Amino acid sequence: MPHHLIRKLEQFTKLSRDDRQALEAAAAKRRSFAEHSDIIREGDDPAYVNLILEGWACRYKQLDDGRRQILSFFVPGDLCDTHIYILREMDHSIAALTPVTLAEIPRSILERITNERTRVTKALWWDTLVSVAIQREWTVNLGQRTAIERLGHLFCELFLRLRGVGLTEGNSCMLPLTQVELADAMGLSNVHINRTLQELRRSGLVALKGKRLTIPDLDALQKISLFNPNYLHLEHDGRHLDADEPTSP
Amino acid sequence: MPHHLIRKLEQFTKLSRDDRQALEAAAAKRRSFAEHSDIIREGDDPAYVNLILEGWACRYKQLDDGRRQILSFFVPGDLCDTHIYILREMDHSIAALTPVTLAEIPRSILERITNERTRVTKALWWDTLVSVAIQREWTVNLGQRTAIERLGHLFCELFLRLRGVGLTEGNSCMLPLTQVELADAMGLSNVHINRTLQELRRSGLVALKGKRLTIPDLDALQKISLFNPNYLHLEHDGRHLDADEPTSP
DNA sequence: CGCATTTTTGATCAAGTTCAATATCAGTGG
DNA sequence: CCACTGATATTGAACTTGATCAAAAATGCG
Repeated sequence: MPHHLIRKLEQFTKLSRDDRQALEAAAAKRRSFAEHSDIIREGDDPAYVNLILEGWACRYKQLDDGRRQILSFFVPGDLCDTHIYILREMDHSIAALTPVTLAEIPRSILERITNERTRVTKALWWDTLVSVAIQREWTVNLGQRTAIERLGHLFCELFLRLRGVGLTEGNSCMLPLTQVELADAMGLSNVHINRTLQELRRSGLVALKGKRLTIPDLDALQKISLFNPNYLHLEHDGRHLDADEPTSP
Repeated sequence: MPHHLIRKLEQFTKLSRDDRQALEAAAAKRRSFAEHSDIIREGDDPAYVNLILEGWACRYKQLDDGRRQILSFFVPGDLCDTHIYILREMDHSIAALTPVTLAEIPRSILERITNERTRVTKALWWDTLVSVAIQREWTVNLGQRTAIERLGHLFCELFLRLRGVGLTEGNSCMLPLTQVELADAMGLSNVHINRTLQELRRSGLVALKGKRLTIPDLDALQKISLFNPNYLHLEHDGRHLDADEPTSP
């Protein structure tokens, strides 16, 4: 059932049947959350590693005076911080943006995997490093890019990430975000997001209706957003090898 | 010689003599960089994990049209991505802001440590998680805070991080950054950084001259910056235990 | 259909940018 | 010790991007 995660990890390296089964087993304990509910809150003790199976979630931080920054979006296949349980308490919150099903992976199982499965461990490391790279790219986004570039960049990123887990159809994908949520993620006002979206639509770079995003010309959108996909680290040799053959140590 | 790193890690958990010696040994291979030179560039193959021993460095990303975002500052004791060698190529650059001495830790040694030294491994994980939390906080900073809050927040963070490695004197510390560098880090123009600094000085919240930052009233600065130190995860029990006693498994 | 949420529009305002000039400072060589 | 140089910091004025406020229109859903 955690096939999105498996599919994502196999962009980095092929996994063996055993590897995949270990991941399946790790994701046995399921939990569901309603739209807009908090999955974990700032200050809570992080007991499990959450793996999003279905739905979208976000990491966010709320300032004392109410301002809110969305720090990242989670889509199916995303792990919320592989080693979070080392920390005493959460420094941010995670909320469901749509109805969410996730797996709570206990620390013990994750530690067993890291002890026994080199290939999975390395793939999880890759996934962690990519998440951090995404966080850095958001910093660039907020620090340097204009509203249009920002939004275009986000759309490119989400589209490629969803494609990596098999959740795109041709040049379109789901985008179950309100303009307020986009605003909180991009550090802009919802009014300005609205106007920026109109501009993107008018120029034919994106179509967006009914929670579905279509990008007619991804190259064009990448260009105007100064989007360089290198931070997603999708170029790897290992993914073409067959992990069931006894080739690797 | 990597005493800053050791001191930092011991905020999280006490290390044994052996642990410390292993870290000393890992940092054997030294290298120096001139002010303003690149330590590693976007596109390079990351062969080593760099540990800053002396001087300040920064991670940055340059857009095609020249805009530059500084993504993080490195101070003595900071590791530049503990597992970076898993990636094929760097998605950002690292540059020396002052003359820098660093240790190039080879992958093999780091892997040995993670296999043999549970306590160090956990402490390194803690350090990694804190770095990521800092990156998230920068995202909040750029997305939500005003110029004054941003700058105040950065000063609070740097001061606490430097105090954690023993590089503060009373309520002051070095701050070898130009206003252009501050601007590139905060997503503001250098002109506005200049004016914001003046405002911070005028209100007596910081003194800044000759590369030295003084914060007369840290609480006050924290308050106006909406600074909550929880993301640095400094509250831990383990740091009071004696790691040379055979207490932990 | 009716209500709540989300999107859209218009008008005004403010934070921060840009450009360009001037002042200051830290080294450097004489 | 001083003059010279390049880098850094400071100032002023005009300008722009995006924020804010408030209202209206559209959408979605029970």
